[in-house]
Amino acid sequence: MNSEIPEKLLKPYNPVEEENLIYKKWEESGYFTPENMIKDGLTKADAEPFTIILPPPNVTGILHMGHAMMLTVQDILIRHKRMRGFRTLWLPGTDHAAIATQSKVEKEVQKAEGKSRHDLGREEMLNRVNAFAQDSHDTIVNQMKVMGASLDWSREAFTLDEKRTLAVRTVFKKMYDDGLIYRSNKIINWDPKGQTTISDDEIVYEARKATLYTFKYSKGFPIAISTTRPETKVGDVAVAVHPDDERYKEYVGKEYDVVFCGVPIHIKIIADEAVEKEFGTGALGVTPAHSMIDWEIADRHDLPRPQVINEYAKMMVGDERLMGKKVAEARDIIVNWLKEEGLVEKEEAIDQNVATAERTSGIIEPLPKLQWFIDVNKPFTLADSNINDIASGSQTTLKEIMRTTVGTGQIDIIPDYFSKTYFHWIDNLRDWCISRQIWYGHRIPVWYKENEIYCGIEAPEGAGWTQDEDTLDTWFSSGLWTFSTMGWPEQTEDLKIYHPTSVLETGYDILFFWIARMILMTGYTLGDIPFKKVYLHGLVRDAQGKKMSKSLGNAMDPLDIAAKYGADAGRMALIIGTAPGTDSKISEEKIKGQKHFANKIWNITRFVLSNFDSTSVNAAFTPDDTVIAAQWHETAKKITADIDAYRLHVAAEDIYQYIWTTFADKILEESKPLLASEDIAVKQSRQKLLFTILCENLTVLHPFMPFVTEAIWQLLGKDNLLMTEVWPIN
RNA sequence: GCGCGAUUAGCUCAGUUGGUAGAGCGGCGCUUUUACACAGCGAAGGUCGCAGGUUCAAGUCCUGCAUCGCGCACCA
Repeated sequence: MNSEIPEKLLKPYNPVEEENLIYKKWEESGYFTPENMIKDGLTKADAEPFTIILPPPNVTGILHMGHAMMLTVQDILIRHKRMRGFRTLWLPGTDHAAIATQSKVEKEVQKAEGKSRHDLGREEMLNRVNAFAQDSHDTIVNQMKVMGASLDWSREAFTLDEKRTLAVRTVFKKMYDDGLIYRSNKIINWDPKGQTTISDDEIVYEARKATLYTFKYSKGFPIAISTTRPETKVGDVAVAVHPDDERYKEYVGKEYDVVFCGVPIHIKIIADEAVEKEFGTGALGVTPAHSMIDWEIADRHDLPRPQVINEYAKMMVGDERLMGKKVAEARDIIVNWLKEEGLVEKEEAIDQNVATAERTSGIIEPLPKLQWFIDVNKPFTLADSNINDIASGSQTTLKEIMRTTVGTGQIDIIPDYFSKTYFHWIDNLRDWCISRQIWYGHRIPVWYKENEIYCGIEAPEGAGWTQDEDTLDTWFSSGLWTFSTMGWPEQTEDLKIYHPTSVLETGYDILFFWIARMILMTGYTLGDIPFKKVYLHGLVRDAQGKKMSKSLGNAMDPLDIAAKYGADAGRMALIIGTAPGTDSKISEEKIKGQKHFANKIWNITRFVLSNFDSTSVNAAFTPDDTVIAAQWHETAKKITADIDAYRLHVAAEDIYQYIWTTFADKILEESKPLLASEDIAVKQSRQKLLFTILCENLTVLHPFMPFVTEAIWQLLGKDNLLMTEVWPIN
C-alpha cells in the first residue's frame, strides 16, 4: 500500500498560499520564545544560550533588500541553533532614528501643507512624527513576518519607549557624574539644512570642483594666502606658516590691521607645525570659528575666534555688501572685490571634498556652538570588568575599551579584515558630539535654573527649572541596545542568561556608527562586551551593481519578491554566492532559480511519498543504502560545520547541490528500478532510505528555506513543527 | 597621503587549512521516459588581472605592478 498523496502535492508548489499560514502556525506555537521551548521539553532547561539582538530597523518607512539580507542571515543562524538544542533568543525591535525620521516627516508636512516644523510647534510636530513612526513600525513588523523571521515578539523593544528612556537617562547621568559627558562651546559640524549639529561620522564627503584663490588681504600685506572660501576670511585672526619656512621667518610674530572688504580684521603671523609648506603659498589664513584645523591652531596660540557665519549659513558681519548674504553669494562678492582691488594673484581649479550631511545632503558649516560631548580619551575607573586586559577597578578610557575588546579577540569580527578598519577609525576618533537640535528623540536629561545645572533621571524638585531643548544623537540609545532591550538598569533574568549576546549581525556600513558605539557603551556601563562575534554582511546591489534606491527606481521590495517568488526563494537568492563583508548583486533571475528549487523539493516529495509504504519504516538498510545514508551524513556534517563557521553561502550551496544533483538526479533515478524490485528487502530498504533522506534534507534546508520545508513536513504527517525538529548532526 | 577589498566560464559570483577549477543564470543540441518542462540528458565555454618568487605542487602563500571599488585623513 502506498501512502496517500495529499491533494496539495499534486499541483506545483504555491508559496503565496502556504507562507502566511505557516508563519501564523509558528507564531501561535509560541516557540519563538525560548522559555516556551523549555516548558514543552524541546530545549533543555540548562541548555547553552544563543542570542542575537536584531539591529532595529529605522521607523522611516519600509524595509529594503538590505534588511531582507540581515533578516535572512540571522534567521538562518537562529533556526539552526534552535534545532541544535540551544536556548535560542532572537530579540526584535525598531529604532526611532531621530534625524532620519524627523526630517522625513518634515519633508512630508512641508510638501502636503507647506508648513515647517516651527509652524507646527514642538508638540504638534512630535505628534505627527509619532504617528508616522507607528505606521512605519506596523509595516516593518509585517514585512519581517513575511520574511519568515522567527523573532520573539513577546520581547519587542523600541529605542524610544519608556524602558529604553530609563536606560538612556541612567547611562547619561552616570557618564555625566564621571565627567565623561561634558558641555562645551567649541567648533562642531553644523548642518544648516537640518538646523542641527551632527557627529563626524554623519558627514559624507562629496568630490566637487572648486576654485582655489590666492591673494593678499590688502595691498600692503606681506604674505599671500590661498583658500577656496574667501568669504570666511572676514573671520581670520592670523596667518600661519610652517616654523621651518625660510620665506616667512622674518614676519612671524608681527601683527597687522587691515580692512578686508569693509571688515576690519587683525592678523597675527604665527608659526605652526600643522601648516604644509607645499600647499598654496605655504601660508594659511587662520579662521578659528569655521575650520576644525584652524580651531586647533587657535587653541595652541591662544587666538580669538570670531564667528562670521551663522546657523543659516549666512554672513553675520560686514556692511550692506556682506551682512545677511548666503555664503555662496558672499564668496562671489568678495572675489569681485579682490579683483577690483587687484589683490588676486592666482586662480586655479582644484578637486575638493565637500562635507555634506548624511541625512539632508546640506553642506556642513563648521561653527562654534555650546554642545554636549562624550570624552573618549578621559581616564575613568571601571569598577567591575569582564573585559580582557582591563582589570576591575583599574583606570581606562572609552577608546581603550573599544580597542582592547577587539584587539584581544574577545570580540571577533567576521570578516577579520574589518578589524583594521575599526582600529583605524578609533585612532582618528575625536570626542563624540551627542546633542542634536531636533525634537524627535531622547531629550537631554539636564535642567537649568539661572546658574545651576542639574543632571538626573527625573526633573529636579522645585519650580523654575527648564530642561535642555536638545535631544541625543540616535546612536546614543542604539549603543545601549544589547542590554537596554533586556530591561537594564533592572537586573533582569534575561540579562543574566542572554548577555553578552552571541552574534551581532549587520551591514559593514554601520561598523562605526553602531558597533563601535555599542562596544563603548556596554564596556562603560556593564564592564562587559555586548557580543562575542560580529558578522558583517555586504550591501545588496541591483543586477548592474548599482546601489538600490527609490530614486533610481531599481529598489526591490521584499514584499513584492515574496508575493512573486516566495520568501524562501528571496532568502536563498540573497545567501547563495554571497561571502560575508562583500557586496552582492541580486536579480529577479537569481530569485526565480530558487523558486524552481522550492518546487523541485515539492516534486521530490511527491515521488518519495508515492513510493512509500509505512511498513518500510522498520526495514533494515541494504549495504548499498547504508553507504548512501553515510554519504549524506558526511554532507550534512560539512554543512553543519560551515554554518558553525559562518560560511552560510557555502552551506546553502551544498544543501542545494545535494538535494538537486545528488538526491534528485542520482539517487531518485537509480531508485526507480529498485522500488519496482521483487525483492522486498531491497524495495523496503530503499523506501526507507528515500523517506529518511528527504526528512533530513528538509531539516537541514529548513533554516534557509523555512516555509517550503515546513509545508512539506506537515504534509508528511509529522506531529511536530519542523522548526523544533532536532538537527540530524550533533 | 594612509589603509582595505576586488580582478576566476558570455553575465553574476563561490572556492575553509596550497594537491591538476565549480555553481546559478544565459546560450547550444537532444528528450514530452508516469516526481518535476519551475524538468531530464549531453556537449560547449576559463593560460583563475600582469610579472616575478617560495614549494614536489599555487586561483589559494610572498613581492612588485596595473585597473576598479571602498574607508579614513587632508581638503588653507
